[in-house]
Amino acid sequence: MTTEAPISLLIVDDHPVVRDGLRGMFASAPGFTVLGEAASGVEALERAAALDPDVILMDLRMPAGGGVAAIAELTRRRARAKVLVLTTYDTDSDTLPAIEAGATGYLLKDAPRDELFSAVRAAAQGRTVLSPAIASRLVSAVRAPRAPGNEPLSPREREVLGLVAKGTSNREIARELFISEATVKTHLTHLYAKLGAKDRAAAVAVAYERGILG
Amino acid sequence: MTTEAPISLLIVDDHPVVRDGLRGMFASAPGFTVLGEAASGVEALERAAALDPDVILMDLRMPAGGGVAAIAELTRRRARAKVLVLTTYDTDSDTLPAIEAGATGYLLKDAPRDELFSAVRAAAQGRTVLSPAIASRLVSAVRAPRAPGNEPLSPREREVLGLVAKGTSNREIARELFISEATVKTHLTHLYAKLGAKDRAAAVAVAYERGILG
DNA sequence: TCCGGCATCGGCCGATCGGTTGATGCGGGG
DNA sequence: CCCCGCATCAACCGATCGGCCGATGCCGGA
Repeated sequence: MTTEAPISLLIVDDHPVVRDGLRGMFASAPGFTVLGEAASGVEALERAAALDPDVILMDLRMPAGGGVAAIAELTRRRARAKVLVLTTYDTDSDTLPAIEAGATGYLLKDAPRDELFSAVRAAAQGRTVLSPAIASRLVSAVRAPRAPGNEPLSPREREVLGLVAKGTSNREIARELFISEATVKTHLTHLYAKLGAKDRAAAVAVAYERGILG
Repeated sequence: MTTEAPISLLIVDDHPVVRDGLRGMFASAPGFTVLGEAASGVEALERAAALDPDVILMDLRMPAGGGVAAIAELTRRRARAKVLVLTTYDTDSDTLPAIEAGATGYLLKDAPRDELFSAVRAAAQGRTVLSPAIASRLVSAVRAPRAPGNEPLSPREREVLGLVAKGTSNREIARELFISEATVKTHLTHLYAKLGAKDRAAAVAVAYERGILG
């Protein structure tokens, strides 16, 4: 447990407040050095190349240059830096893409300081760190080996989805299709899982992306 | 008020039950003759050409051949028949399109018999008949002379919409954008109006249709 | 024959949504 | 200077949603 060379960091977040908070947090803790900051994915790539940090703390969901794309690019470049995703919500739809892209860990911003520190140390060593919520999501994703979204929808599910896209409520869909509201909800639950969507709005979006609708 | 020649009808609905119900209703009432039925928009066009009815009772939302398209085609052909839309819900997103396409009236299926009869008589004379709910919607649509959907979204509204399409909840959007949940709801209400959408799912669908998303 | 997908249904619950009303401040165009 | 669009916020409420449990029946492939 002796103090070795400090772990060098690059902080990537579009919110200055968050960047300052992280910088301060790591500045006051021993064993870390914040090399620099970036406010977007593209900027992160530049800074990473220039500063060569051990660990990159990266937010997803940034206006200019998505975090996932940046991670993928770092992986492609075989960058030495380990990427630790630091996001706000476990509901983030980019969770799986980020990990697929090569993120070493995935933490929620509300994680306690110590957890964050140990996560960074773990990431520096190449070990994977996941928030409990993320972890449980991952296992279920792994348990279903299919690509999380390529599962085909059943005819009935497509029918329900089409009505959803028109703004039809569950009750209306039920009457429209001569089935009960419970059945509509069942179809919805199933197609949420198949599409990897969190709610009806996201389901519609995914459906359009995949060409199922429109 | 003397009984003239009976009003001839064509019934268009994909549900046999509904067709039977309407047929029986008009068969037992004096002054009406049901010439035939159709189960889709395309079939309606054929039958209308062959039977030359005075009034067409048309459901929207049919699997094969949408009702709105059929109405538009009848209008284009300068068909003699008046189209009376008979739909199930006033929330139907096709309300305005149907009227624009040339529908003479728009009734809800739960209208009382007598209201239906007088509506058909009115339609036969070319008079417009609207359900109260539809009527109120129309005035608000007219009050806003712009095309009901071409209103551009403000930058903030697009931002909110983008997050909605990712399945983000209002509360999450609020934190993400550093605003209150109330403000998020305000933006949503506004963009629903601008897009002519009933809820977030429909808003996402419209946005994809218009190329605002995707 | 048994398993799995599909479609159907029920009940319960907390969380979320959408509508309503009303208000403030800012900036630009008439 | 006033009006309007935009962005911000509040409080309330009923309706709706989504998750969770479980259950039945049909059919087709292994």
